[in-house]
Amino acid sequence: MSIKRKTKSLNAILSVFEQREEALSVVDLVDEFKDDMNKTTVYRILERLENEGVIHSFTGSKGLMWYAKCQTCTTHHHHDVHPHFECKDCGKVECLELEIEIPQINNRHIDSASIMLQGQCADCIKK
Amino acid sequence: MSIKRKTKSLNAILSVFEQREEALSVVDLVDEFKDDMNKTTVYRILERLENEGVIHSFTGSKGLMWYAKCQTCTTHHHHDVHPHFECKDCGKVECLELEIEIPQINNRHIDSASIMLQGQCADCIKK
DNA sequence: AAATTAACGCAACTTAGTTGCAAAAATAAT
DNA sequence: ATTATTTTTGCAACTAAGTTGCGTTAATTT
Ligand SMILES: [Mn+2]
Ligand SMILES: [Mn+2]
Ligand SMILES: [Zn+2]
Ligand SMILES: [Zn+2]
Repeated sequence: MSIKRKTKSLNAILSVFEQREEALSVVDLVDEFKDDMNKTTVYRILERLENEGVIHSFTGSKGLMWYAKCQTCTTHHHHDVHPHFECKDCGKVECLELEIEIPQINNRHIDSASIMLQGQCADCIKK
Repeated sequence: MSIKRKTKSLNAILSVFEQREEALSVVDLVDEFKDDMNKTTVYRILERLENEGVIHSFTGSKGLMWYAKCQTCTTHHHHDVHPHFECKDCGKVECLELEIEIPQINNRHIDSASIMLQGQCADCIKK
């Protein structure tokens, strides 16, 4: 299902992604908008935005769903197989616009990879 | 909490890991032993085995917990930061004893990585 | 055999995510 | 501008994974 109408709710969520560079967990988004919209709505808007190639999703280290803005994706053509970074101190999650070469393993046919790097972000190193 | 007693239940779960090379999801284990032990027991035994360095855990692509036998780990000294492989066709998950060099990113301090490769396993390619 | 400790079962709970359906809002048709 | 159609939303109920508290059982010590 694609986006038929750009509603107030959709624009609210969209603007969050446009204003900050980091990824957002669905849990945080549901919480952030808990006074404005139902959690089902949040899930459905994220689904629509992903189908449109506006945002992409991935699974964080604790198994939660995360979303982040896409850079060069279009409808049904996601090409963001980039690694992600998670700060162990502040919990921040970021997309890494960085090519990691996926090794080909004996006898297997590998076509994608989810790579999550963990450590300290720039801000947290200083502290 | 470490292992104080090697019970029947613990040995049953342990032997599963010793008999097959692949990783196992907790969901599958709970199901496999549903007639023999409570799911809480399964979770707790896995926790103990992990603390002992007998098995290690990781999060699969759907956010589920997976466990696999450790190769060279000891109590509180896990060094299995290896990538994992998930077959999109049959669902099999395997540890890859393979070094992937973790890139150092500008300003960040990266100390670990979860890498999940996806594709077709050797068996499923043939079909 | 009695006391202590570790492991287990069970039920109840939490949290993330999903589904069905009716109501509301937006768009299109008349 | 009404009316009809379609899309979006809220709500409540549900599923599934994982956790917690507590009383009971089982293993180990004394
Ligand atoms: Mn990303
Ligand atoms: Mn492994
Ligand atoms: Zn940080
Ligand atoms: Zn396979």
